Amino acid sequence: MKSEPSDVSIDDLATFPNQSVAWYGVRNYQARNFMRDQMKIGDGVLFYHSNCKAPGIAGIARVASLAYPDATQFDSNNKYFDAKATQEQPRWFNVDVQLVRKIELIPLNELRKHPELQRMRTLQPGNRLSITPLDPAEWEYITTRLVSG
DNA sequence: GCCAACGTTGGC
DNA sequence: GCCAACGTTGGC
Repeated sequence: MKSEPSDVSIDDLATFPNQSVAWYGVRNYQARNFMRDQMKIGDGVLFYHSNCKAPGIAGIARVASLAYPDATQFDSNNKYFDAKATQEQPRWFNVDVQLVRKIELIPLNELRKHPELQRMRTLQPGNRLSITPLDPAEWEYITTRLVSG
């Protein structure tokens, strides 16, 4: 799951109550569907820093809630406000994501060096989805072989 | 800041 | 349903 560190960084997450954050602001249907239809409490999450000087995996997290309506879609003062969403028929959903532990950053260019990870959705050329599913083998490889610190 | 790639919008 | 125009993403 990608987050811009200027918005919510791994260090920000560590300071939040329960070290947990509502993953608000997703406005892409595919990414929304992953949260709404596939995520279960306890699922592992790689917390990825995007659109920044040092893009890469910054920490391990977990899904801490099932998907529920994203509150920002109803708030006309919020940049994620969606006039077409109603309380009765919300358009956008988010899960809560809770920090497990910060890790030494695994840079994007490091991830690209591993043939085992070649098929990762988020590493595909042109991929812009902020949330992508991870193969269990990829999760295993990253968390056991690449994580240090 | 640039720009390629992608998603969404809306006229027709 | 097509597709051009536009907006966004995100690495570099």
